[in-house]
Amino acid sequence: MATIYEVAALAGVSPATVSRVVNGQRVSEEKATLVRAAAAELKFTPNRTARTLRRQHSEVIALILPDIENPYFTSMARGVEDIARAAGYSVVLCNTDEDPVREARYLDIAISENMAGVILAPASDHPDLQHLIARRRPIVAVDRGTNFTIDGVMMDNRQGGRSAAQTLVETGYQRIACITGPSGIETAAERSKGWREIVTNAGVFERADDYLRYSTFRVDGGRSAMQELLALDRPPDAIVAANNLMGVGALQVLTESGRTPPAFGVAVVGDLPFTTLPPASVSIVRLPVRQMGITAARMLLERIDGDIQPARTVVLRNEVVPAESAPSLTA
Amino acid sequence: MATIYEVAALAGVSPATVSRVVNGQRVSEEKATLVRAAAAELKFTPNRTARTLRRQHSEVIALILPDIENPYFTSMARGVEDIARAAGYSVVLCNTDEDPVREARYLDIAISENMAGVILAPASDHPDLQHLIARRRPIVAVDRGTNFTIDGVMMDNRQGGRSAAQTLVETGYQRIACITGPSGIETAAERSKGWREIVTNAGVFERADDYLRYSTFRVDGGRSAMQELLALDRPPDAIVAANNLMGVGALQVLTESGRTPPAFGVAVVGDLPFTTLPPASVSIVRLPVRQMGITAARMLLERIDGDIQPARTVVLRNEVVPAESAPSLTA
DNA sequence: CTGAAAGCGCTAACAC
DNA sequence: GTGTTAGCGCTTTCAG
Repeated sequence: MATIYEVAALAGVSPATVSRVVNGQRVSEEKATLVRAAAAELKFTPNRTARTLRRQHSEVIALILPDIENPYFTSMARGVEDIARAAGYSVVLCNTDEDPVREARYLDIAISENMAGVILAPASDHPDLQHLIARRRPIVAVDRGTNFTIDGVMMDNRQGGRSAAQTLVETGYQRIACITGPSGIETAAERSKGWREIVTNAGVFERADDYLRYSTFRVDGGRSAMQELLALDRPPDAIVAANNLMGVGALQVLTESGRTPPAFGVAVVGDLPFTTLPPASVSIVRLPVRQMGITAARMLLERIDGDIQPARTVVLRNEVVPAESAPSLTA
Repeated sequence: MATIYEVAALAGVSPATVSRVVNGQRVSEEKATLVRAAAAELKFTPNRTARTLRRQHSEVIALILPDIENPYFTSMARGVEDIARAAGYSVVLCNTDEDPVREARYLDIAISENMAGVILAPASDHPDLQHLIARRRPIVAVDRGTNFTIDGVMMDNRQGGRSAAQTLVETGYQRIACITGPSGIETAAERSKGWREIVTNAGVFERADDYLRYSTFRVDGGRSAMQELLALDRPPDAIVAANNLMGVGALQVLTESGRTPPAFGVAVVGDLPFTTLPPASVSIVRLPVRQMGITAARMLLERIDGDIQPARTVVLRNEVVPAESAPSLTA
């Protein structure tokens, strides 16, 4: 494992000169050529650990996510990666499984590996950010807010819930239920609030909360909530699913019980991953999640480059794609 | 950012003693207590970069994947993570996007960050492993083989292709096509070979290769291949999709053209992620991908611990879940 | 433009 | 059981 000392010896220059060549600083063309030849011959790869120890930060960014299996987050990861890579940074993905303990561990690793910064989709609203902040490591929160005043990029979740419910109302459904995520998670709470605004204000039906279910943000959660709702005395005739995976779960249960859309109305906040549904049978509130990753990465890079303006929060707008075919409800 | 020197000073011991306490070596209970108190007070977090530089390897494992958005790979990642974490290692995910250049870059990073080892799902059959091997860093290949003699864990892909085709033959379909991945990728080639064995030997129909399409391992690939096949003079009446995403693409096209299973037979090698299909309308060859991750992680950890036996390859068996309802083909 | 030398924080001999 | 010390490989003043 060649070091700059060996390269220097072979090239007949000092280690400092090798370092300068490697880092693109001004060196006479003559010596630079010598160094490059020697480096190639020895298959020299700079040791980033040493560089990081010396410079006090690495060129890697941690992207800490609650659920690596959810395409929502992997799509975000692509956005982050594209920007980071263009700026010479590598991205490593860390999966917390919605567990604050695992999250705290990855946060610690980010510090102790001297990573350049972290982008965090928090597992709770009070992540363990003390250490990171005390050490002035750049952080940006994505998707969900925190109790700290740090940079963030979010969706307009309330609006997402409203839009989803609205298309269902306009189509003429009567009892529009809502399945949302854990009540402790901001995105879940906001989306269901948006839904409630619409169904309440539109006077579509009373006692909206009988038709609201909190569950996990996963397929299983959507399934069990949907099953509960269908077992009601007066079951709903439409549903707002607060995220993609719950939408999948709800659709599975509906399909299994023979109630496919548009006979039963379905609107999902978030894109349906890998759907094989007939086109436009389900209303989708598109969440610009890749853009969220891009924006977060840009903000983080600015901080890494020394930007010290006050914390900012960016809210991204979403776009509704309503189901095409209205059901024949009045038939 | 406290160092062991500051902790040592506060505790009134030497830096070496602090290091010993941190690393769980034998130290008198008395001094250990002092050290722990001082460490807590200073919020000491050991600097892994320095440790890595000194020890010549870190406690992180790189998992390098061709497509982070494919649930097949994220599911594998969960398996790796579970094992690695239990052994005190962290896993970082790297996305190559099937690009050998990006793959080579991550491989280099694994070296220059002194990572403990790498698990690689290669983007081609000749990944750039020279450096890693020369430096004797543990590697295990997953999912796809390489030209190098290194540890590996694979699926029985040929068998997977056979099983998928077989269930379709048994159900009575006449012209069973196959959509597979890039011809340069082992898993793609093997699965289509399995399909060919069955359709040829069973004498189901001649000129099988007219019904074989190579494409990308993604949804788009499945879509365009399916479209081509349907445009044939004598279109197929059933399809084997060589991976999950292509299966989704094929199903999308079939749905859009009104040919839903089981009227049109579909068998997929791999699980359908987040499907909302009617249960058991499609035959699935289950690939034990999480188990693959687990096995790979175990092998890697053995190597990291100094195991030097010759390279091993493990082949995992898969399981067929046939579609339940046979179509009324003779009607 | 180039070289010498110090030191990032930690661990592992080696003494005591 | 504990302290002293010498690096791990690199970058970066500081001289020249």
